[in-house]
Amino acid sequence: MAIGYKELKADILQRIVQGYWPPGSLLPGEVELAEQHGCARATVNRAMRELADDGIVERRRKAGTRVRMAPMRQARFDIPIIRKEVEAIGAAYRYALLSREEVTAPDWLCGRLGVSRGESVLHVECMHYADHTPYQHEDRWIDISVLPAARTADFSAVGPNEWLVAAVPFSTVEMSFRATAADRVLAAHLDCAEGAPLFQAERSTWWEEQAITFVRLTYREGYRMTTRY
Amino acid sequence: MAIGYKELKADILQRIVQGYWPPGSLLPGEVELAEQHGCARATVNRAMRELADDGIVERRRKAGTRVRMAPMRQARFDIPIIRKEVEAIGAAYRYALLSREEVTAPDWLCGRLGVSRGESVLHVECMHYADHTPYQHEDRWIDISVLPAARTADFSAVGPNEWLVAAVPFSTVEMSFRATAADRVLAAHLDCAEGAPLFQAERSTWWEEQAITFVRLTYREGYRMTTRY
DNA sequence: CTTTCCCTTTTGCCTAGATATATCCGCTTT
DNA sequence: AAAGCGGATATATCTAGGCAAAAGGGAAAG
Repeated sequence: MAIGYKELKADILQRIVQGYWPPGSLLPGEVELAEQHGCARATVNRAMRELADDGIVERRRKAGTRVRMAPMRQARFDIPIIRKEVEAIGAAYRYALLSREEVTAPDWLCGRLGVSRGESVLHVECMHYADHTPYQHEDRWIDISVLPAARTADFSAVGPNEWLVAAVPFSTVEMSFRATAADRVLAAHLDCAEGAPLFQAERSTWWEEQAITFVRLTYREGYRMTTRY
Repeated sequence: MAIGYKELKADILQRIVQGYWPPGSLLPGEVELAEQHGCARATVNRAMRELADDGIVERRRKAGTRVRMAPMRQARFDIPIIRKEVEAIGAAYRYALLSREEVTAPDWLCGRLGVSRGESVLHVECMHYADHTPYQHEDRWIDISVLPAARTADFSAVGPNEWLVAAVPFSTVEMSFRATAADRVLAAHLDCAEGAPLFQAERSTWWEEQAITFVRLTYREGYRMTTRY
């Protein structure tokens, strides 16, 4: 009679899916479910907690557990390491540094990163290729005052992305995606027509309230970001 | 001396972040950590499991727990209910049905949904507005043979999205994002120039191996999808 | 009728101990 | 040298019981 939390979770999910417990309805309490299934309450708790994490149900002390009305399903994307992504499609990864210069932060960047005007930042531009065809253009800005080590880093062999991952293991991130038109520079780098629609990701990274870096990643024409759940 | 799993998780994360346990290094075993912190092994397990779920560490039986080399960061998006998203920015939500017709599935759709050629599908086009400015164009295809109820559904008041959420509780979903250029039709609906770069989301939904619906959502020019973690 | 306060329910979290499972690693065999 | 076999070990999960904390629902007070 006793079952594991995975089976229990699947059981409950099945019943929700099949309409036995319709959206908005109240599920039995943990004690009752534990008795019904002949297992410990902790096991039920684990199953229910995961269902809550998955956004299937909603739990509140005293109020109990109920099926979510609007399954505001969350999509989980793995932000891939570019090298891995390229190698996954069976292509050879190649990296090239385009430019690297220390400049005063442009105005638009100050707003994004929260650095003060006139601050000096490191601007790095590079390209990522899959089998010599352009795959992604990387336009990165690093706050040197927060991360002085970047000044001495050499980005000619290792991309700033991988360098930063090693130097700054964890942080707060804001990421956004949009469509943009290729300007003359991007068109040249990504080998597409000027004005072509391109998929673009922007990411700001903070470390304890301190902005570290802002990066704009522009993908080759026709790129798709896909997820399944 | 005893602490909760949240504090413990934060403690460990802090030490990883500060370089005490660099990427790739092996963490102490659960028993040892439990002794050090004066708590039960289950508490350590919970903390470590969540760190693993967050992609910070990697755990393997017998091999132990080690800090991930390349933190394959996951971004979690809430796929928003369009109505909520519009209302969240303080605008009035408005919906309009553009067309609704039963047609034989075009070839490109057969591949996407896995329906056989010549099958009849329901094609619905509609628009979502925020304060009378175009917000999103919805181009939806529904397999009638799987979901015959759709044939009698009236989409003039309630959008197919909300109708489907109520009719089909849960399912498998594949979702992808890309940039596209506005064609004549989209340009007219979204009030932008032909050729303008537009952010587009495509979603296929299955129910127990049966394809139900495919939808292409095209956002207004300049739309950004943002997440923070 | 409304507001405040308390009781009870339900989930959240913890302990201590035990079994199950995967798998690394060294030893033996071929 | 390659392949196979076990033992040892670290994580995965379960049990049974208990205390903590949030919050619904009413009773009591105004």
